[in-house]
Amino acid sequence: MNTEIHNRIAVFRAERGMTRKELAEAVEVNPQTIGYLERGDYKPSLELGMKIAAIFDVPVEMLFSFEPFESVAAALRRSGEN
Amino acid sequence: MNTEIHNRIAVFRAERGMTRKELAEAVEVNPQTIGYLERGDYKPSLELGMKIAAIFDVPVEMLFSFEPFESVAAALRRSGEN
DNA sequence: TATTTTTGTTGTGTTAACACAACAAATCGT
DNA sequence: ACGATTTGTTGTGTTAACACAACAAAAATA
Repeated sequence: MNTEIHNRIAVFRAERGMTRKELAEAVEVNPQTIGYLERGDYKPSLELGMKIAAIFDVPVEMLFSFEPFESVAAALRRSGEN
Repeated sequence: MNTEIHNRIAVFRAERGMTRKELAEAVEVNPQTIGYLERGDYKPSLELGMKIAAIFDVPVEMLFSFEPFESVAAALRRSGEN
């Protein structure tokens, strides 16, 4: 298995004003682990992926993708917000 | 990480008339691996979970869940199909 | 500015998630 | 019934995904 997985953990975390420590506690992993995931140092288990998605109350596919996510700016532009 | 993950891989596979070998080839894993997942012998990586969901064209949450899935019979009853 | 908090880096250790193989058992097709 | 195919079980091996720790650097706060 060598497909890269892109994630928006940092974006959702920033939006909710959470530190990595808080998110780590919420999903019961080591805070370092959140850092590794955000930096793409390693890829999560399904279990962890689903837990993080549940914390943010979004579908897994909104948080993780095989394709790079478009920038938040582009998404906002497209949504008509600005 | 010790939360059980339930899956409906076998259900979706049966619905599509796929063997484990075919599904394994589609997601590029060993056929045995599909068997392990279906029997709950081990839990998939997010990468593999997402790939399988993509093959079946369903959201990850429809294929995997922390809670036991209701029986297909119950779901069909509830959907009004029978 | 000084202190506290958060994030990044490096290192060590464990083990579950995979691969592969061999064989048995169950199921399917003729 | 028999052969082919699919699934289940067992065993061995590899390594990435985690934990934890220590420390440094960066950022935030007082």
